[in-house]
Amino acid sequence: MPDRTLQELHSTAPNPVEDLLGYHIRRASAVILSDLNLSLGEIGLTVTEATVLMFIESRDGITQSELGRHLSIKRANMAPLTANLTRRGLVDRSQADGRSQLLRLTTEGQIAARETRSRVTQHDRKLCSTLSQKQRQALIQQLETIWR
Amino acid sequence: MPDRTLQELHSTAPNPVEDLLGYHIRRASAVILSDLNLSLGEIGLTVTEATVLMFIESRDGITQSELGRHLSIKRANMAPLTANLTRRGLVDRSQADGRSQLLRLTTEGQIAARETRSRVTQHDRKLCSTLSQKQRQALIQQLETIWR
DNA sequence: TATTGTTATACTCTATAACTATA
DNA sequence: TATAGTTATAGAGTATAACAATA
Repeated sequence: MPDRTLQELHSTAPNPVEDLLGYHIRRASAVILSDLNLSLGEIGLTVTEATVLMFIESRDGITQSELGRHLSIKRANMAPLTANLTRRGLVDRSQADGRSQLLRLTTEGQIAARETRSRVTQHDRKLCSTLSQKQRQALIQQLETIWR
Repeated sequence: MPDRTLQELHSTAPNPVEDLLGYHIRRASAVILSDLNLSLGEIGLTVTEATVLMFIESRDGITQSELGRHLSIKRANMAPLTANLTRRGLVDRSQADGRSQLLRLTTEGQIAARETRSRVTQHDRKLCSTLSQKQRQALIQQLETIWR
């Protein structure tokens, strides 16, 4: 029998976090965020801004708070986000009623959104390159049950 | 045939990020981080601090920079982290040579590390509750290929 | 020369509280 | 009363640059 410590007999992990699913999700998320921010940084966007842009693209006229609810971004953090995109000429805001803001992409915003989608899908394709379509779907479904 | 827009014919997703693996990993990571920070906050630790504590526990006398390399935490960010844990009496630092710091848990740190491990493993068990052991291993392996 | 540790600093994302205005 | 939006502020995590001391 090989020379092993008691701890090693109880765990196959070379370190105390290797066996934790949460740890690997966190690490994967960090790498993904970093990589994608590198690509999106070339067009002056963060991942968060890109997600917002893509969402508005597909839901023209969505309100700010509704968008925030979909992405779990709080009102207080949503405000400067859209204000910034508006200031940069990518998003157009108009009143729905006295409270709500309708969000739409400007022409420039539409161009940015297309480029964004291209970069994001390319990045995600690389991410899934080692997975079969079936594996990918299963993986997404498992992750979705975690956060939803 | 049901009334569907062109976009819906091309994508089964109700929103433009639903189909992205990276999106779901990010969302899952955020929820995990938030939940675990809630539990660890009760004993005055963040997830990052807890990870560091657990790592030192299993690698008594590891150097600060080595620890940083394992967790991908930069030197510049490692310094205040360990300084803080030392100040709070959980970690003990001693010179290895003129440069390196050997990190060890104090008695108080060992107690905290045990409690930390208990809370972290409990959290992770809940996370994996819907998965079989085989699914869990496969999931971890897939995530590991992404970040490593 | 490369490595270790430290400090200063900036940026992103997130969280809460307080406020105005509107439904 | 509940909702929408805003502002201010704080905290956690990460990134770079610059520096001193040591291998």
